[in-house]
Amino acid sequence: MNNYTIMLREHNLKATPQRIAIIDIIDKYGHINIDKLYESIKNKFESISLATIYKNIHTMSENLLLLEVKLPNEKSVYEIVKGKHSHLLCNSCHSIIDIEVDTNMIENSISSKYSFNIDQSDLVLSGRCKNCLT
Amino acid sequence: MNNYTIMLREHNLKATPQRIAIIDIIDKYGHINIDKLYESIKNKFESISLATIYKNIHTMSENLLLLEVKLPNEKSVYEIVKGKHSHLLCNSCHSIIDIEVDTNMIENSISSKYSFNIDQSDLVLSGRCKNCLT
DNA sequence: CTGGGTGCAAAGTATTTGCATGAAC
DNA sequence: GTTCATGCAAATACTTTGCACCCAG
Repeated sequence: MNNYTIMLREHNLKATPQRIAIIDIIDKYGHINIDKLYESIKNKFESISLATIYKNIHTMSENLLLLEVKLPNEKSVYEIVKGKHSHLLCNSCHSIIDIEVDTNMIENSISSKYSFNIDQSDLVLSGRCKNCLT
Repeated sequence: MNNYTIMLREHNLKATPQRIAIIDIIDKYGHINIDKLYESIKNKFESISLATIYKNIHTMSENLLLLEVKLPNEKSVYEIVKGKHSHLLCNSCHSIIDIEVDTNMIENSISSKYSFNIDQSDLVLSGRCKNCLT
């Protein structure tokens, strides 16, 4: 019984081959959008339907196994839920890097200033990565 | 000659009544998504077409008069380009508040750590606002 | 006038749904 | 065996495009 099977079961989802393949690819890429996921998965899984991908992305997100990351000027990507982190996006090569950013001070200050109960913080920094800087 | 006319001209756009109405509404709401914009604008402008809205949102964004703001679990909203700021989103009443957050330290530290040239920083804090906290 | 904008209808994408079959547990 | 997932096709939603007509400058 592989890791992805365990992950799925822990999130109350049946471990179908399609689902395992989806998680496998997302895990290997780190972040991937629907189109590339579909393209990529068809190598392993010629018969898979796009509807199955959509349904599963949806179910797995509901069950907190996957997270949608919205990006400026790009299609959303999906990642496996892990600890809190932010994203660095290169507008040139479109690579995405997970970064650790301490946003506690910001959250605390805004939270008290506006009497707002913050439970999520989405930060995307974008620009040009090392490799793409001419 | 009203303010919106001036704004449009400054961004090299003809000041049509449709465009003025679009900016007027976005300005009054602060942030609005396409559907609500369309609904809202039809009060002033019964004949306007959704295609006109899409075309103009696109053109005005290209010309840096409007900015699309992507939000977790919500449709994107559009706002008039103004100084750098972040957003507070209430998951309950869906209101959005502009906030001033100093992200310079974060940007500098990430920028040097990854040799990354950051030119944009999108931060959305979400949770429950004052009014929605029971 | 002239260039560009508008509205309509149609085309193109993206995403969701219903349902019969099939697989997980 | 029961429950739920899959794949297909159809439906829906969202966005873009082409074109004839019209208006801003």
